[in-house]
Amino acid sequence: MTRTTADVTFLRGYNQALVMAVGRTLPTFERSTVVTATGLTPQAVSKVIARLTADGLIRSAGVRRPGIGKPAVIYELVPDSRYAVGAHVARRTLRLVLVDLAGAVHHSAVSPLPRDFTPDHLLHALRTGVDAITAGHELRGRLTGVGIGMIGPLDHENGLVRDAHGLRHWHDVPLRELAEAHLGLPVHLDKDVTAGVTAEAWRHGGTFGDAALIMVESGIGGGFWLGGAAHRGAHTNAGEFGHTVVDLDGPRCVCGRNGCLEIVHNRAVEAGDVARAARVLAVGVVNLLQTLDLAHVVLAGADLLRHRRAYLAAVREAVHTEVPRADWLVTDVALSSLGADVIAAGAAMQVLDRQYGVPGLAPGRS
Amino acid sequence: MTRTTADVTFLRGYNQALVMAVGRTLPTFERSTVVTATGLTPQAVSKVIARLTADGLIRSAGVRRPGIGKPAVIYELVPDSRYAVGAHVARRTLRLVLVDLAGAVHHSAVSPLPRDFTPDHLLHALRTGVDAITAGHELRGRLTGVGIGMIGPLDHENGLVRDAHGLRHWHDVPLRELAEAHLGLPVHLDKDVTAGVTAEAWRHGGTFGDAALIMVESGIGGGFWLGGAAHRGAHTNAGEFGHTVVDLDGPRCVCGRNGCLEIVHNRAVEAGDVARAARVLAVGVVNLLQTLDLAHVVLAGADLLRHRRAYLAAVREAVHTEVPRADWLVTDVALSSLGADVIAAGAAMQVLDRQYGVPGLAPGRS
DNA sequence: AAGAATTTAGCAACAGCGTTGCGTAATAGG
DNA sequence: CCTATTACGCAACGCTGTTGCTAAATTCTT
Repeated sequence: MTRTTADVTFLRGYNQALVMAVGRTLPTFERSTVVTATGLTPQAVSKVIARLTADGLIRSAGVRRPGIGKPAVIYELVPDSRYAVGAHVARRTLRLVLVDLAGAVHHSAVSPLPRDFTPDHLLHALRTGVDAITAGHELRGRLTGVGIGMIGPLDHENGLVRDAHGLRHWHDVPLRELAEAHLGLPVHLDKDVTAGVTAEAWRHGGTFGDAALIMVESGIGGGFWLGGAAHRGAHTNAGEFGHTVVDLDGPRCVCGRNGCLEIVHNRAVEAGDVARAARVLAVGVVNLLQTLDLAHVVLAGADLLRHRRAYLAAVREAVHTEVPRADWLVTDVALSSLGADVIAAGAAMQVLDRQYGVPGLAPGRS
Repeated sequence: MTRTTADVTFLRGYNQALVMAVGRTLPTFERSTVVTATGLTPQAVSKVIARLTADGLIRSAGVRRPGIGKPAVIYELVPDSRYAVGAHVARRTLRLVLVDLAGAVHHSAVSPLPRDFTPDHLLHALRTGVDAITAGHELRGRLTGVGIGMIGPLDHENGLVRDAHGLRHWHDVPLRELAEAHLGLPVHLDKDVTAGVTAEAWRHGGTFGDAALIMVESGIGGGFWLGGAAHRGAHTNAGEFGHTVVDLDGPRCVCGRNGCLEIVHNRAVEAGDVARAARVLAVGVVNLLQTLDLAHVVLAGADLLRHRRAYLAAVREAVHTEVPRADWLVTDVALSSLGADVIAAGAAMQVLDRQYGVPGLAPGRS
């Protein structure tokens, strides 16, 4: 029982976040838009808008001219009122991006990491990278924090890297604490794929339904956005989608099982058969749809983007033909709108989401 | 943007539900228990307890004797203060149960349904069944409503049966409205497997983590409890877990794909090889764990319970050996505590959950 | 051109939530 | 019998969104 308790300050933050979500969803909005979208009374919306304006998060952008009656004031989000830095820590590279409140990427930089880098290596690279990426901008007080998206397994709740795959020196490293001390900023640690799906959700605002981000990049993973929040599972280990068996008699995978999606897919890639690789991935995606009934599937990852057309076509084809046809059962399949930056950008947006997103009432774990 | 708006009445209901969750989790509790469990102040807990006592939902059960200082009052849930009826609509049978606020099943009855029964058939059977099951008890005002767990596809939000598998006469039937009019009680409609997993969650109280209920009964389905709520997906179609491919070159399934978990499993059953059937199911379960990282797996369904020992052993074995071993990565595997009543009982508990459970702030669908 | 109708928007009073401060009741130990 | 300790609620408070109402700005009608 570690449910978040709800008091009036939660109320305020929640309703405020609802209005922010509208601002993120629509390029511009007026008071009545928010009223119908949220169900709040006009008076409540006025109060919220006043607070948000005072904080500089939104601003008025003229009035609506046509129509009878007193013209409505039009508002818009102020994208550059807040920023966050996102980091994508891969096996050999560190990618850093600067993201604004609207989810736009302002700056992107990749730097190499030494083979088998240590926590100290990473902390140093983070420090210099963050300094460099924020140098051009005058961000005094507008930098919300730093998000880190990383390969697992890790413990999101405690900010702990348990045992990053393929990296020695990374057993039970309290990376969040270390980075917070080293950078002097709030830090958010999560699995790469979970960060990635948060990017898509944040940029789509409050109307984003259940979704998965499928990432093919030296392995296959999946990040999930379910019920309006990232799904991490009981031990921050959700998303090992590449290690689901799709071929009972298939080749042995590094994980010890036979016929994992990842090994079957990779064999096809190694054989130069991209079309088959894409079809195999598509089978896995349809498996996900059957299990979770998703509204959105987003494709990402360097190895996938290299053959984006083939993958997109294969997945769309499978989603349309292998799931029972029905006009009410539609799933949107798309490539990530952020390309190679998804993970890093998503990590940044997790920081923004924690501060300005619609808060959940976190249930207890057991 | 159809997010639930949060006002002070939401606050009250939410915190009240938190206390109820404690009462459901523990056989008995005192004020300090609730304080530490919820994070509310002692004064707030006093107020909530006063309200709940006034409503008859909890009652004091003596005082704690030993210890220095004024003895603490001990409270307990009043199980028979509220009831709900649950219905499990299968292809040939209707199962009805009476469930109390604590999630205990008081009465269970199965009646046959005519082949290819119509909505009218079902409504009639529901009416007589509900009358019969509530006859013995004096439930004046304590009957919260009726929950219906049914095969899909259906539309939970609008209470619509879209196209129940294998049943003619069931295209776009507004069953919830019809049943509410016919029974004069609030009705809750959901997929059978989702109802089933709600049963497990409700009976475990607030401490129940991410879970799946695996049901093998003329088909294989999965119900999911994620992040403190039932996961239904974008179109109430989550849980078609039996139609995930586990054998790319496997036999053709009724759904049109090759090597679905269901067809591979059923072939093994038809061949009399229960051990293999169980192992196949176990592969599917481990796939789920890899994808969703669940804390609990609950096994249910008539066809599974017939060989419960074999299935339980196979799934436990696979969960312990096929998922990378780690002391922090533990998943509890168990048989449903309610046997053949899970679905019906879960449907009833969904009604209780809607009224007395911890409310979520439903995100919009798109 | 002037009044009516319509729409927007905020001030003021209000009910209800959890919180804080403090007094009171009930027990065990010295 | 007094003191320390623990349990617990009354009263006042700050804050939330809501309700009732008034003022402002525009178009439509006459």
